[in-house]
Amino acid sequence: MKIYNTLIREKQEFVPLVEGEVRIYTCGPTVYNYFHIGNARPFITFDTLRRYLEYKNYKVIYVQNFTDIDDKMINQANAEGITVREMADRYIREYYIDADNLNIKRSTFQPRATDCIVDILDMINVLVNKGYAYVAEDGVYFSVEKFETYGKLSNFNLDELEAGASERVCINESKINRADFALWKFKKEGEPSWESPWGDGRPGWHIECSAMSRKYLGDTIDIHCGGQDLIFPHHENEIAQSEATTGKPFVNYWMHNGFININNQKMSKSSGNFFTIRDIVQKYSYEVIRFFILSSHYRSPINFSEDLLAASQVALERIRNCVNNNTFIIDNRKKTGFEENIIANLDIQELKEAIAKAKTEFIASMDDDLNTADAMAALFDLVRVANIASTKDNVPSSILNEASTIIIVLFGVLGIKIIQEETIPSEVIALVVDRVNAKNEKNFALADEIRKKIGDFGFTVSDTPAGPKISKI
RNA sequence: GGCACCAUAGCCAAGUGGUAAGGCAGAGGUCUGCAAAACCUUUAUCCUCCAGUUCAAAUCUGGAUGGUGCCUCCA
Repeated sequence: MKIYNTLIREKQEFVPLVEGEVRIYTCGPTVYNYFHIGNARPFITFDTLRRYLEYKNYKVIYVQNFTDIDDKMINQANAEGITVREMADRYIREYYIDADNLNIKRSTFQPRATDCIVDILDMINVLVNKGYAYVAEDGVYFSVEKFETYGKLSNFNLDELEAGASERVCINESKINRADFALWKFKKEGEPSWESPWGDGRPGWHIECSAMSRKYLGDTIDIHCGGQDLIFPHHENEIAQSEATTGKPFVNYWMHNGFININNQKMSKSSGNFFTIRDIVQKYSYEVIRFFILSSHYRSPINFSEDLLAASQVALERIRNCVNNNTFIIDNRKKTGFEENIIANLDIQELKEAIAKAKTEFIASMDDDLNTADAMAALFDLVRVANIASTKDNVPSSILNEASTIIIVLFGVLGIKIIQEETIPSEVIALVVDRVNAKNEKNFALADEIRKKIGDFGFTVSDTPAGPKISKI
């Protein structure tokens, strides 16, 4: 499999540290709100990476953290008159509701920053002892000048950063270099704090991820994921802290997803132009959201709009119709005792070839830097052939079933559920029987009236050569 | 100012040297009591523009134009 590695800015053959195992760390949410569609992109993208690696029989150790202490959280908790911990608990619960519904697998480990204070302090201690960190007025800082390769991920050098920063206000005069960042922030009035050798306080944002990654995955990991906006300073700083601490490479492959835009502008909590998952599912299902995200390459920007969501919904229905239709035909054949013509023929051959091709192309696309859009196209090709085959009596049920299975399994690798649980109420079944009778009596006005009633239950009935087919709206 | 990225049909989108996938929308048709679904046909002589390299470029090189992001919390 090839992965685009931000560190070298090109695609690279993926070779894990330990054969058959993959260690992945991905930066999780700061839990002070419901998460929005922009936050959902990395969760979904890298969950798909994980599922694909597992599909390829790798053992994946996946860590996604919760940032449960920072300025925004403190401010909001104070405003609401609750503790930071209470607010974090609440939005972690809410996170899981959305994440579970989006079919994002639970991480192998999902640590909270405030539960790893000991590990964070250990790391800071090493950095101070090694001379990479120093104590200033308001906290302990990492000295970027001490870390020679600072800037290797983002392609910034310290002089350029100085030039950029010159237009901005220099907030803290006690720092040696403007780019120095806080490892530990000393306590201010009204803030939660923990004891440390340098004074009570709380961890800086960057050190959390370094410490949690190291705690659960070791000094060097295979893949570190996140949004492109985290490249600098967050990931750059993680590299500096981790490599300064251990003297070993921190991450072999850096993967970064593109943004979701609104009217070609970045969507973000701070700009206020965001849609939460909770907002969107008022109108579109979780599967549609996931389908929408995966229908572009993960590194490309996506422009979000309701029209695109609507298009994704219809496209997903096309897949579901194919599978449901196959199921209907197969069940119907069993009921009616349909005798299958098992003589080999061209239609069977075509479908068999389409199944094999879909699988091969799906894997080839996913192997090419997780090209989910191309992988989905391969499955749409199979859907077309399967739809044709399903109209022919000379294609055995077993092969129709095989087509359905491969579609379900491979969409499952993308984390998209094709089969929807649905129980048809007995009232609906009775109405369908009534409608068949009405139709037999050529009483079409009554038949249409009954169809409307069925619609009131949230179901549709369509007439097929094999009889009425009921499906949920 | 520095560093990155992007530009493909009405819309979305794949394609990194061999002559434009796929989805949505549209048009016509088949099937149907009517629908729905499905199928068939159709929808970019061409990939923002201009040069260049090559037998061959949407794909490589240089330039232009337009757009976005990062350099500050941010997925």
